[in-house]
Amino acid sequence: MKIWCVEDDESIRDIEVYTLNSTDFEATGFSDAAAFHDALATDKPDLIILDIMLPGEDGVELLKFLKDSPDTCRIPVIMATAKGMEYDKIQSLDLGADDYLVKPFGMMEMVSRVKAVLRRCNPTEVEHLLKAGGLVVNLDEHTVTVDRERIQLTLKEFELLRLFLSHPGIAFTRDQLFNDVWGADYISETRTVDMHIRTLRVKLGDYGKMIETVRGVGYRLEVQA
Amino acid sequence: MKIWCVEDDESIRDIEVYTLNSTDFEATGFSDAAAFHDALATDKPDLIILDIMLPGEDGVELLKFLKDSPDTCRIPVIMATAKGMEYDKIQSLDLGADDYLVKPFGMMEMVSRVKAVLRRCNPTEVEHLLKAGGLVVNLDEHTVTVDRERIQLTLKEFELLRLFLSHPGIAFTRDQLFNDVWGADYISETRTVDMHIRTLRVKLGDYGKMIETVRGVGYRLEVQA
DNA sequence: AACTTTTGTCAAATATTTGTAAAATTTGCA
DNA sequence: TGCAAATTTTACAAATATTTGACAAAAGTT
Repeated sequence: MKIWCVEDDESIRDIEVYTLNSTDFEATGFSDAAAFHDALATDKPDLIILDIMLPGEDGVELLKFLKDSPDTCRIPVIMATAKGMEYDKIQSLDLGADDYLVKPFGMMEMVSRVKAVLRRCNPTEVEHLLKAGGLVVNLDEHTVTVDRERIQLTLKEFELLRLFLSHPGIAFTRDQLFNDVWGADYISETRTVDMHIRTLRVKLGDYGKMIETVRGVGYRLEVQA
Repeated sequence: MKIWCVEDDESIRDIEVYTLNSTDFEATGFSDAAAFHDALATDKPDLIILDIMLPGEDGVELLKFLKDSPDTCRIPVIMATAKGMEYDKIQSLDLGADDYLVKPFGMMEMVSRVKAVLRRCNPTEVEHLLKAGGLVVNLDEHTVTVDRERIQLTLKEFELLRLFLSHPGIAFTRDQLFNDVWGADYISETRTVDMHIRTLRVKLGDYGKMIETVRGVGYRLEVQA
């Protein structure tokens, strides 16, 4: 896990990087926004610890920049602030910072928060899995297993199942299903969606029953059996 | 959004509840773990603010309890701690608390953190629920529960109930009902609407009595205080 | 009380929606 | 290009929901 620390105070920066490196992270320090921007052009970290007070470009500016770009807006950011800055603290939280540290903070606390934020923001980073009972969809491998048994799904079937599993319990209209999976407007009066639901149900065996039909509406994945 | 505050200090608890309620949340305060457990038996909040130091059962215990049960482990928890408790603070973070507040904390900060955690934990949309007593209509799931028991409604019944629940106490003429649910003018002298009202009443069991007939006009959902 | 109007109830008739199978078409790939 | 798999379409069967009209029951009127 790559962590970048943007902090102008060299001694703080060094101890942050040192601590993180000795805790199985790959930490890199940056003394100002410019150096940080340079690095960002060629690489992306998994988390950023950002001092709110920086020479040149302000930390809040930088946060805004990160959250505005679709490339970087998903990278979690922990803001480091000086004491007695409640207003700025709130401002940065509302700008999309994921947590913050009030200086002076202990290294134990920093590591805890880094871990907590990573856990929170990348719950699937470990493995991109969607589960429901004995049903497991592995998004990385693009595979599906039913009770540890690998089954073969076609693309549409896979995408349908993914959609259902990432919104368990939610009822989708055929329209929505078509929009999400096919990416087009559902106009035709054909049984296309129903057809794929059917093949999916068959391939899922007993778990096929989890896909309930909501008469007059569409389909829903019923969780909890 | 329901928020439950578990805090033994009455003045702190009151101001928390007051602030949250005046910020469009539905906050409820609990002075100890026992009262909280009682409430949890019949309802579930969307977020919990939990004091780490409680009389009787400890806040950390309570957090552990919440995170151990599949029913409650997804409810985000913000821990409130006294100053100078770094060790416990870290412990609670690692137990799965989603954030924490160090006393004394400002109400502005509390609201900011509550919002931030809710944003983080409910990235999708808020659940769209319509409620009246033990009657719950979940628009996303397209489901209806009566005293936590799922019941099966047909489309027309569902739409009728939705219409009533979103305008509690309002009397609708058959004309209006037909317009809203069927999307057409009600001309015929048939018993169509009455028929659906009947089946709905039957399926709702005791709650069926909530649908009152307004003689000469139509129907109304009577809500109890 | 007798009458009128409105609402409740029921089962049959009708209409709609979904499941299924097979055929037609498209797509990806060797 | 030609084949095989995937996808879409068509047609029909099955399941389910909705409507209807006749009549009973209840509520209001005179």
